Amino acid sequence: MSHTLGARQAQKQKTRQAFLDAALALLEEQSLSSLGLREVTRAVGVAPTAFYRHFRSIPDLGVALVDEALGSLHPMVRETVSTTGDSEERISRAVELIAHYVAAHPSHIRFIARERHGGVQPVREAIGGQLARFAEEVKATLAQDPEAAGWSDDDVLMLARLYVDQMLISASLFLEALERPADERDRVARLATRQLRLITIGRDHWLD
Amino acid sequence: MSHTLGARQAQKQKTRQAFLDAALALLEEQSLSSLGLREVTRAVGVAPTAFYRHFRSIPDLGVALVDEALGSLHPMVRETVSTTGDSEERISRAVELIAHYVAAHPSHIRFIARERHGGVQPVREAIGGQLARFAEEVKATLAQDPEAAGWSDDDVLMLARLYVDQMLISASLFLEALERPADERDRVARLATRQLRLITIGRDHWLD
DNA sequence: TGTACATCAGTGAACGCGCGTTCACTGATGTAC
DNA sequence: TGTACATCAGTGAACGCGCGTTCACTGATGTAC
Repeated sequence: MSHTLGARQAQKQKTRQAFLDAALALLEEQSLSSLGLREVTRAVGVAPTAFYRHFRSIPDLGVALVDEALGSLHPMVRETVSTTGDSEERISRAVELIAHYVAAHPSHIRFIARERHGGVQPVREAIGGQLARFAEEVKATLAQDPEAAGWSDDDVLMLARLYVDQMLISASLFLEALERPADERDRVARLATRQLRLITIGRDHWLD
Repeated sequence: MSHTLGARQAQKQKTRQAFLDAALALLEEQSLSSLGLREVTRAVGVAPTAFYRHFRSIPDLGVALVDEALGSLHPMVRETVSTTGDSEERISRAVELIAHYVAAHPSHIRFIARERHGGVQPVREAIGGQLARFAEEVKATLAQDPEAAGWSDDDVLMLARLYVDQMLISASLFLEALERPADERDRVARLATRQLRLITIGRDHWLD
């Protein structure tokens, strides 16, 4: 009656995770569309045919990576955006969230940035779907703010997309800054903060 | 003494262009890092070895494509941004420029969006360099506006980057809209216009 | 204008190599009784 | 608890194929005199 998996299931999950980890590492320096099945199995240390016990194809593995990279981010984003406090405080929390997430999971973010417009359709679509979810979540939160009184639904979504796109651009800049002196990260943080601030000022005067 | 090329040079340039065209077509459905040398020569209709008469490698060809895709855009952007007229007019001209350029050169834009964060370093760097140039050009124009009086240099560049990034995001949305009913393009244009408008409102109240 | 030689874009054969996928298999784990 | 059978994650050999790169070549174009 317990929820612990049998030894067989546990081992299978472990191998599956090893595939995801190995693929992510290999994708630091190439795109998914050039990632080889044998390349991945070699990195994991199993026979090429073992791949098919876990994934139908490389694109299929890519879609699993999208879920791993962005799935756990939804609650964090919701929490950050809905923080009570003035705009300035929300902005600095959002920038900190991005900086920390990028530092903690650089290869996941690199993968998302790379494959968002990449050459593998199902993966592009999976990322697009996740980003649309983020936009909807941000929209739902923004709609509850007093500042959004009198706004059309469409305009709130427009603003939410602006924020989400801007977050992703900043994430990508943090990523580049990771391999540079630490003060580069501060500069990125300052840039991201001022850009979010400018957008927020635009929001405050949208209905003027 | 004339500037016309000899028959040999002319033929060489023609073949080189055929390589660029064929590669761009193949890159509609894959990333540069998976594009094969033989794949390209097959599409052009020459022997595989002919490739080396024009490019050192596939990344080298990719860098040439970056120049082709973005080189001719600099004068157009400069002209559009420096148009006299009120902000609203400049915004609609900018959105029109993007819509037309994407419609006229869809595969160039797709290539840039795909490889901006792609798996081929020299190409990423070439694109990054071009985008930095766009940001500098926009910055130079913005700095001359009366609205920029009292702004720090750094803040003007911050705003310029916001505009450039936003243009690229809109270009990518126009691209997706190309394969859909025509009213989808109008929706993208309306979204892009409102986002640029909101940013511009933010600019107008930045020093409040 | 004509001739002799140089250049060089494109050829075609050859190479060794890693690829994705198939198949029948093995042996540890799971299950029914 | 013990036994007999089922499941299935991972194996290893084999396949046909396209890859990038090398090399010596051909023949049209260019140049010097």
